[in-house]
Amino acid sequence: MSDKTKVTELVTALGMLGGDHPLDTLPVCPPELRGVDPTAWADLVESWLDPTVATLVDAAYDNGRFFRRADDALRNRPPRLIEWTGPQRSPGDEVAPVDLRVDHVYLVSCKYLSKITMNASPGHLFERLLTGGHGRRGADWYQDIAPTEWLALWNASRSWLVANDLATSLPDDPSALDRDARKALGRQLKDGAKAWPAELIAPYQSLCEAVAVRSAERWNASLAAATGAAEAMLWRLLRIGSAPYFVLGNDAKTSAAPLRLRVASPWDWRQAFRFRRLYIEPLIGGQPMVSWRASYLRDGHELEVCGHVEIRWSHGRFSGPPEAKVYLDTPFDRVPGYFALG
DNA sequence: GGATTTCTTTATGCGTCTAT
DNA sequence: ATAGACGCATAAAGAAATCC
Repeated sequence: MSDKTKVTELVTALGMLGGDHPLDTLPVCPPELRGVDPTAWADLVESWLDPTVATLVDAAYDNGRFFRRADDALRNRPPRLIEWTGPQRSPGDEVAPVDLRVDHVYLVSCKYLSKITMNASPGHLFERLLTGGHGRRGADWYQDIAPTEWLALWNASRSWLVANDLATSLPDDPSALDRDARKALGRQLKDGAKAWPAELIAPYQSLCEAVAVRSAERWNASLAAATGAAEAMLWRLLRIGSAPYFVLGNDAKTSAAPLRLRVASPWDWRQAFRFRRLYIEPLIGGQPMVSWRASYLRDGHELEVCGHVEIRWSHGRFSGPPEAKVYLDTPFDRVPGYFALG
């Protein structure tokens, strides 16, 4: 866990507790704040003195104070208990990345809400529909879903590498290579500044299209297999979980207004919206992509929320299995189930 | 010999960064 | 803005060691 993350989370908690700005007071860990051992506290105090995190500290403190005052949150009641989940990642199947829990009930995520909502293995997304936690390993998705195109690209890559004296002999299946050799492949398959050598652009394009089309098919098929799966899928794509939670974000980069949201539970969601349909379509581009778009009703009007998935080798070409990055393209203030905290 | 625990490796997850 | 490379943490898988 980076110091920045820790500073953001814990200073937000200090803001909720209603004390003065941390830089103006003696650095004593308040008794209401739990889960912070003395070492972590000492590290924190040291980190927040760093001038490069000054804006972060201010933003986090303001978010905490805002949460304390907000009508939908603490309404000026002093918290009795703020539990910091700490650096541990929670095991199992959790939708919300909760960093703080206030008075046993208010779940708060301090990470700023990214456009990337999930980063799962393709099998986890397209077949298990983001349920069941991560971890179950599948085969290489490209190889699984587009074996012909994948093999054609590998064979072309192999020939190109040998022809350019970058390799002497390569196996029929790159997974037979060890880790270092596979990492080297990723670097070698770049022809200078170009993304791919000219000879390999066409086979790579074929792979992209095949993966996009068939991933969308597979996703649709998985959704069709169970009734109600599409609505549940949308909730997962929006990081809507069984319990409502709060997001207190500070987008330090763009210095935009702080993002303070209440994320609904499925029950809340159905009070305000009515799910209509989830559309999944392949998206052709420079990499395999699949778009998703959901229509829903609010006060009788039909509205849409949309995003896309990028399937890619995040760890180098032919180096490890690809992953699926889920993007939310609708701005946060127009996402059904994300309510501005007032 | 098989069960159980501990250690090591790696796929997965969660981003951020950079070139174009 | 987009494509895609990079970095790092961690849960789970697999291997090795140890116990009964």
